[in-house]
Amino acid sequence: MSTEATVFVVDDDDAVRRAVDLLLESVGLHSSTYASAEAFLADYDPASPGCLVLDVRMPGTSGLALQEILVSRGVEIPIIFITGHGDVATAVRAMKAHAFDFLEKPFNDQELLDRIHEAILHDARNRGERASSAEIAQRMAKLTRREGQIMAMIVEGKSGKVIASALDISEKTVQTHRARVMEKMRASSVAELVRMTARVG
Amino acid sequence: MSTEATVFVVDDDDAVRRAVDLLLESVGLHSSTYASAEAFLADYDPASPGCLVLDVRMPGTSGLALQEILVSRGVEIPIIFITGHGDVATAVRAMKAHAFDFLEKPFNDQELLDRIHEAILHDARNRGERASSAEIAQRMAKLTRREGQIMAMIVEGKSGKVIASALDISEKTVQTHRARVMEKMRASSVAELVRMTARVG
DNA sequence: CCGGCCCATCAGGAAAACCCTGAGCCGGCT
DNA sequence: AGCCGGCTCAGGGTTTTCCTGATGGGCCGG
Repeated sequence: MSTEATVFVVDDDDAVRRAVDLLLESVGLHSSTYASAEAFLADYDPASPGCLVLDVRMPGTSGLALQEILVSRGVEIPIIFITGHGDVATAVRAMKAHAFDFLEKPFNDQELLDRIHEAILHDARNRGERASSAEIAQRMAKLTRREGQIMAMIVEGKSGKVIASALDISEKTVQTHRARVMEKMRASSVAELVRMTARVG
Repeated sequence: MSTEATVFVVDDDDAVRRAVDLLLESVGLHSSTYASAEAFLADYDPASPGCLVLDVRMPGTSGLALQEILVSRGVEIPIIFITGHGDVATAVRAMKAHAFDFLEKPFNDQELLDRIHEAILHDARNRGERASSAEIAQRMAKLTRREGQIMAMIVEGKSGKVIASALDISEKTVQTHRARVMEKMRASSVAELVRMTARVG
């Protein structure tokens, strides 16, 4: 890991925050606690790896609302909900919105820890994938218009000749662009290029 | 659609079965009802498109257990759970096992219908994807060992020359196999071949 | 045992695609 | 004007692919 994982705990109940915090410390997990969704949002950097332990019902912004905000911002940190008086509809809604888990208080300490560890692992993998996707997207962004067009046609399987006539330019020109594309994308073969574009869309 | 979608309803409660059945008929949806998981399993053909409306608690095999059975068999029919006395833990468990939805009785008729329509659509898409994947897998299965090896190396971006030296055979032979691979896979370009293998793994 | 079939192997020659180098043109920016 | 980035193109050599044809070995049914 480049950075240590952090378990963010958001709950308006002091006692719960402290209990979870202690639990996390006892197994050597790094944690940050917040008494409200607002406090969390003000402090949270989506770049930091880890997971979020979140109370469903809170004054102000609710846990569910916070989840929505994070989802809408494209933040994919795994969320483990904890709730005192959970109802089925809420749990289902949270899970459909890609919550990582949804636990009722009082929860078993070990179970929570297990889920947290799973969530952290899941986040690490996900971050890895997104990092490489982002790098590919960055390379793509550096392509000129023409290069982008031609790359698209290359990954469609069209050959230089076909591309040339389609764009009504010389085959030589296509080859020049093609070479630039391969260089900028750092692809050593068409196959690699196809896989790259598949990963980003 | 090649075949009409069927809504399978599994509930031990006669009244519920009848009510849902009527509801489905009222909007012209094809349905099959069962009083138990066993009865459903005995009759169900995974090839038939549609979705499953399933009661959680039933004598004999429970809804959750049926879900497990289906998942373990690789059956991906969307499951909409309905339950009278649902608890959060059960709902979460069902959702984590990829239930399509989880509704509590008494449910709103329109809501159930909406979910059913979504589920049917989801199933149709999923079936489409799996059908094409299956066809690709079938073509792959018809490749000889050598052809399979060479295809793998082609999609890795290796050229004929590299493959030849790696397998310690003539480049000409590689080209022969390569041509056979493209023909058997019905791929007109390496790019297409790469995408095919990406879809199946 | 033999003929047929599939698989893997290879060759020669033609065609297509690719790589490297060099270079002209144009529009925008300084 | 001068410079730079993007688009265009050519020559020439190398590499790869395509098409046709062919050999030998294993396997199976007649």
